[in-house]
Parts: sequence; C-alpha cells; structure tokens
Amino acid sequence: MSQLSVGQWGRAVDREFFQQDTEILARALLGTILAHETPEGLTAGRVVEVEMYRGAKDRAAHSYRGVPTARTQVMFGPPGHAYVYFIYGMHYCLNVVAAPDGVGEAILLRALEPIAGLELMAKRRRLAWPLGSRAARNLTNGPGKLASALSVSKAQYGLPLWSSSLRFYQGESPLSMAEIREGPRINIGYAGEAAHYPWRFWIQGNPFVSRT
DNA sequence: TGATCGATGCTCT
DNA sequence: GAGCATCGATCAA
Repeated sequence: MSQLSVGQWGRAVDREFFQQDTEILARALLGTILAHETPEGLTAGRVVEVEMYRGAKDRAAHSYRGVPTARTQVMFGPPGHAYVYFIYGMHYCLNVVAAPDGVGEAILLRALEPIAGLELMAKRRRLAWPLGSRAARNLTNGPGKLASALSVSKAQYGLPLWSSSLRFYQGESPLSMAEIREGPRINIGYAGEAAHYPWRFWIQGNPFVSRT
C-alpha cells in the first residue's frame, strides 16, 4: 500500500541531489516530499520551510567552531545524511547535511505540509482524531513538531536520506523563484550579525509554514 | 492575536 | 553550570 502512495510523489531523490551548493539545495528541498516508513506505518509531508546553517561562516551554526564533536560529527561528513539533535530537553530537530565532506553545513527542516499518515501523526503528537482544520495546521508546522509527527529521533542520526526508511521524493513539479520567500532565521538572537542573514526559506502563502 | 514563561535534559565550556 | 536552531499553557486585550 505504501508503495502505491510513494509512486505518486515522483522518484526518490538520488545521492547526487544533495551535492550542490547549500543555498541551492535549501531552495530545492522546498516542495519535495519527506517520508518515513516505520513498523507503525508511513508518514509523509511536503517540505514548506527550511533554514540553512553554514559552518565557519555562520555564528548560529552548531559547526561554527570548525571542530566536529560527538553531536555534530555527521554535519562534517558527506551530504545527504540526517543530522538530528536534541534541544530544550524535550524536542528533536531534523537537518539535511549539506556541503562536501569535511565542511560542516546543514539545512534544518522547519515545517511540512502533511500528506500521508495524518492519523498516525496525530497520535504521535497527542492530538485528538479526527483533526479540525486548526489542528491539522498544528501537526507539522515547526521543527520539533515535524520530528515528533514523523517519529524522528536520535535513532535516525546519520541515515542516508536518499536510500533509507527516511527519504526524500522529488514531488510533483519544481517551484518557481516567485513562490519562494526568504527572511531571517528563527530564535538565533545569540548569533550577532548572522542573526540577520536571510537564510530561512519558505513557500509563499503556504498555511503550514511556522511563521510568516 | 500576541506576549510571556516554565518544562526539561543534553551539550559544551 | 549555563545555554539552547522549541512547544504549549496561560494571561491580557
């Protein structure tokens, strides 16, 4: 059954998809489908909001100091793998590793538009089912929420996002430049000048974006 | 509709 | 020991 659904989302991306400049990749991720198959079932959503973090050039990046740590190790590896970290004592955040091996860059997935497995997502998010329209918007419109809804945690750390149970599909059609908006990233006030860089990208007018 | 604040524990200094 | 790429509850308007 899941194979049928997956077919509607176009081809799975390949390894080469991730081998492009981090900003190009961040924009290209908008509109793709992220799917996670688990024993509980399939959940998937369309990527509608991302932020990029650029290593040594970027005070907001976990990799800013340039030295890999136990947490950030995968960020410095080859692109296309999952960088998952635990934050505020209760949430996970999912990133796509970008840039060549040895360079610590990544793209944070901030919001999805849910498209498959909504009941399972609601269960994981502890929301009542069936969902009202407000609750549907609340399913995956934030980095911690989407990780919870898709059941992403440290168990997915380092997974290749073109060939594992957690992977991207191309989606229907590429977005035009006019559909993509950009602005400063969220909650990085500690990062000085970098806090103002317009490194958050989202699909204009999409109701599942975390903020506008 | 928006501002404020507490929860909670890992990560790094 | 301090801080954190968040979320949800609560309160004011």
